[in-house]
Amino acid sequence: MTATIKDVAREAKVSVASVSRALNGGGGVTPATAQRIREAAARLRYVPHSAARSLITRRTHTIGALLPDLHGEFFSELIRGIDLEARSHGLHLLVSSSHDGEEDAAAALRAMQGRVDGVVLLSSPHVDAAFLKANLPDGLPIVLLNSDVKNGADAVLNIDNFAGTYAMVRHLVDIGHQRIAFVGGPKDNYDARQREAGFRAAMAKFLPGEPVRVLAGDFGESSGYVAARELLAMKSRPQAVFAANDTMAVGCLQAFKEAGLAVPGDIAVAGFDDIPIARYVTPSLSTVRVRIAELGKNAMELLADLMDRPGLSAASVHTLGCDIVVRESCGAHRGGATITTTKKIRRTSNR
Amino acid sequence: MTATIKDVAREAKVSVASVSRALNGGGGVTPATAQRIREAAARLRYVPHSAARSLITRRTHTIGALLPDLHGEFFSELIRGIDLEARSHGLHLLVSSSHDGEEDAAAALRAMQGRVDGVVLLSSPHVDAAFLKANLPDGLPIVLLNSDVKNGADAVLNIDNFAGTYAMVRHLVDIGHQRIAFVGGPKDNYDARQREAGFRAAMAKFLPGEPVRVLAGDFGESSGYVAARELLAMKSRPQAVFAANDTMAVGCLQAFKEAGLAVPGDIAVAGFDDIPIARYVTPSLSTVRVRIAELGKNAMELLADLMDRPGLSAASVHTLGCDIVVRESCGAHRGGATITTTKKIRRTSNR
DNA sequence: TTGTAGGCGTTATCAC
DNA sequence: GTGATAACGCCTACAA
Repeated sequence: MTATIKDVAREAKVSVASVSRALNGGGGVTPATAQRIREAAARLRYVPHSAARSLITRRTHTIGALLPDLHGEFFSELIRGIDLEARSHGLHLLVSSSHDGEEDAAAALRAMQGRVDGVVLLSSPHVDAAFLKANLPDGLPIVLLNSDVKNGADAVLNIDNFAGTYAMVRHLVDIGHQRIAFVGGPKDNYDARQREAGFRAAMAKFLPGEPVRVLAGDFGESSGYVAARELLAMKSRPQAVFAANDTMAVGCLQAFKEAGLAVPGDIAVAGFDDIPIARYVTPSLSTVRVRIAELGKNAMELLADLMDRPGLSAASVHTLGCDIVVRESCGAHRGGATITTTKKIRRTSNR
Repeated sequence: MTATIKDVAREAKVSVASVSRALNGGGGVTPATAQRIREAAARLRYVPHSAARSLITRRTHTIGALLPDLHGEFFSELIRGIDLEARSHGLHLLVSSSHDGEEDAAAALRAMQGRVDGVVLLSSPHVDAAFLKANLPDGLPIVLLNSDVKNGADAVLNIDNFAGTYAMVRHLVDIGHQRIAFVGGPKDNYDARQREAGFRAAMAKFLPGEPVRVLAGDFGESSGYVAARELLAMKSRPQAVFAANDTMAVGCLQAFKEAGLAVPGDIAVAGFDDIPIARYVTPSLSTVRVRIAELGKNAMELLADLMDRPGLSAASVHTLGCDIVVRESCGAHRGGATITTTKKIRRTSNR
């Protein structure tokens, strides 16, 4: 049987109140008795029963992470960033991942009710203001990741997709490309929309006269392949293709290889995300890197902040900059990888 | 304020005892009153306070996953497998990842004390029988993953590294290779040792006269590169290299490419793990695939089983088979990827 | 400084 | 079938 506070009290010949005070550091105990109590606790390997404690303190010292059905690097790096930061705050991490439909995510969010002091939520298309209002217990601190929810109530932290795409277009223009095509992502995907918006803005800025070529894609490798085939069929073939994610860029590379086109000699290719494969394809892929672990860390910092000041309005929007990673696939490359950061974290609070 | 069981009792005009009975399905309540109670609960959006409940039931309905400092696919797929299965058992998942030293992992394990009903622990070199005995609360069900702990007390689930390597060697022999070299992993790594053992066993079995060439590696890409350089310097160059993981195999490919050797024409290369990159390198890499999500799922099933029967001896050893994935890097390949499963899950109980 | 006692929200054990 | 009521382990006024 594991020891309770009563056992420690008996062992140290004091009351349970003193044990509680001594162990929780509140003061009001003689150094000598505090010492005796700590020794007794150690001897008995006493660990406070967390359920009993949180029944009265109303705190679980646990935060929840709710994620859609993700695979690979993004998932692991995000959890890693959140977990590390949570631990440094003395918080545990309850993970609920692989949520697909809206009902599924809603159930998971409700199931966290009472088990967590705060939530980090990575958005899926169906997560909107109404969804949150319906399924989030009032007053539970939450940080929304990668979301376009603007309910004027919650803290939102986003990847700076816009600035990342914008900077990559600028790079392509700098090294001499003009006819630049863009392969977009799913219409209901927030990242995809932001990236396309960044592309259009950059084109308008740097190449005002140039027609804007945007092809459809769905973030899958084969959709990149298909888009590249379409490009090949154009009368005036683009000098560069910028895919809204690396996976599609890899599909483009494949299509160009099959068509006998040299990359970057005949056509340049760029991606977004810097997935591990980007380094290994031939030619290595220039891309926009997202520092995912840092995203998780920042989200957790934000959440810890919210948890510290209950009642304060959480409404705020934060943005995490990206890095431009220059490799071989765009030309003008001289060995290794050149990395440029678009900007530091940017904060747009609306308090 | 959120509603408690008392509020529901008042609303339904019954006692709290009846509310508890009605909502927990135990019976002993008239269908009519049960219905009335459920309606009252729904009206008040009543959610039982989990801390209060687990204070008396001694169950948290949460399991913990303790993982070393991992990156990438392995981490995410494992969590995914565990989470999905846990959810289907109505269990929450508390994740504690990125543990480095022994003290770090020990602290994390102790911190889970009282917050979880069971633990899935992915082994690191320092996790042994003594470590578990010192940091694991007695009686807490645990499943050890990827571990050579044989304390005759705990359930252990391992990847069948031995059979995987063995089968790959058989494949290499089948397609005509004889002088096969092996690049090993870190000496203190369980997987690495098992894989090397499988290699030696297979060589002894299939090519009894052949000298066994084993080179040192550390699972890093550059160690594969270095090993490949050593191979190139040998008087009688091997016909095939089998690296203990894909990362090193990629390093080998790089070295051979630089040396102007054709793969698989001049030399065959095989890896282990089937990391995503394996498909994308040129030539695509033949390897041994580990179904990681399935590993997580099986671990969780095992754990749920243990949690259901308290007191029963948990001691058992389970093994999950691997798949041989034949791509281009070994020769004798005809498009696509051929996949062969070494075996189904194998169970060696010592009850 | 220290001890006593009430209560957090739930389930379980009794009576009725 | 239903309702009091005693735990569960802890924290925290309030008394001493």
